[in-house]
Amino acid sequence: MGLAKTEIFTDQQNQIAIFAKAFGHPARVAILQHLFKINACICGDLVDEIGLAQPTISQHLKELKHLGLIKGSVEGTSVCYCISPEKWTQMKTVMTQFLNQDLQDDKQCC
Amino acid sequence: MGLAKTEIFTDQQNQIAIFAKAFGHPARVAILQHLFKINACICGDLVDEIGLAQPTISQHLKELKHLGLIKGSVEGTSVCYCISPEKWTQMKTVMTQFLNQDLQDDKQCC
DNA sequence: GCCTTTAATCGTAATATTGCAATATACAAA
DNA sequence: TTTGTATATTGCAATATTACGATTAAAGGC
Repeated sequence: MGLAKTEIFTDQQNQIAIFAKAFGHPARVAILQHLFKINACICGDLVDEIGLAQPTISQHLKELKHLGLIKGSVEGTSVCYCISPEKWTQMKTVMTQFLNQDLQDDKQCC
Repeated sequence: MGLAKTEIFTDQQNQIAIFAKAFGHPARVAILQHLFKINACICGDLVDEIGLAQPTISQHLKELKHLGLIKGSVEGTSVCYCISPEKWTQMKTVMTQFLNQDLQDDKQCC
């Protein structure tokens, strides 16, 4: 099939999966890390920084932008990308809640 | 292509991507949440709990087990799965470090 | 106007993922 | 030994993802 049956899961479960998928490729991880590091926005030096072709980077940026984790603003001929702090915080809340699940450690069986 | 160029990224970036990919499907999120909730291990009631066919659940379990996030032990005809606390903690460390990146908020440009 | 630069989009190839029916395997109970 | 129960594996179809060359679009500089 290749098609996730999202309708049988809760909104929360789908949300986690959607955010996680965004980090499920090292190029997108690298892009986000670079945006954090540079702080001030950058444009196409991501192509130089990461070793992928321009259309490929552009496609990854599109996904992150579509999710809302980054914002882009046109500056002359180039485009300036940066983290969206609000969305990042929202995502962090969702993911952290999932990651911080704890098990009562006396009931393990394996 | 469909093939991630992992060799051009750092180990840390690839690690984040690999863990994130595990959470990139709601079925795997649901499996992990259920394993946390039940605490004591379960076997095939995951198939009843989640609405997917037995081979599909088995496949998702295999991926999580391969990653090391869950462990399975045979008990008669059934198999008992549970979270691996050590691996979960290790994963949490890697992911939290990534999620907790912060930007000096005075230098935003978009 | 024309040329250059920068980024997005299109088209396409290669590979990965998801899902399940059918089958196999492993164990226990009768 | 046969039968049933639980899980894994195989094989395959549908769809998604990754990557990039070629092209297009938009803005500036001349």
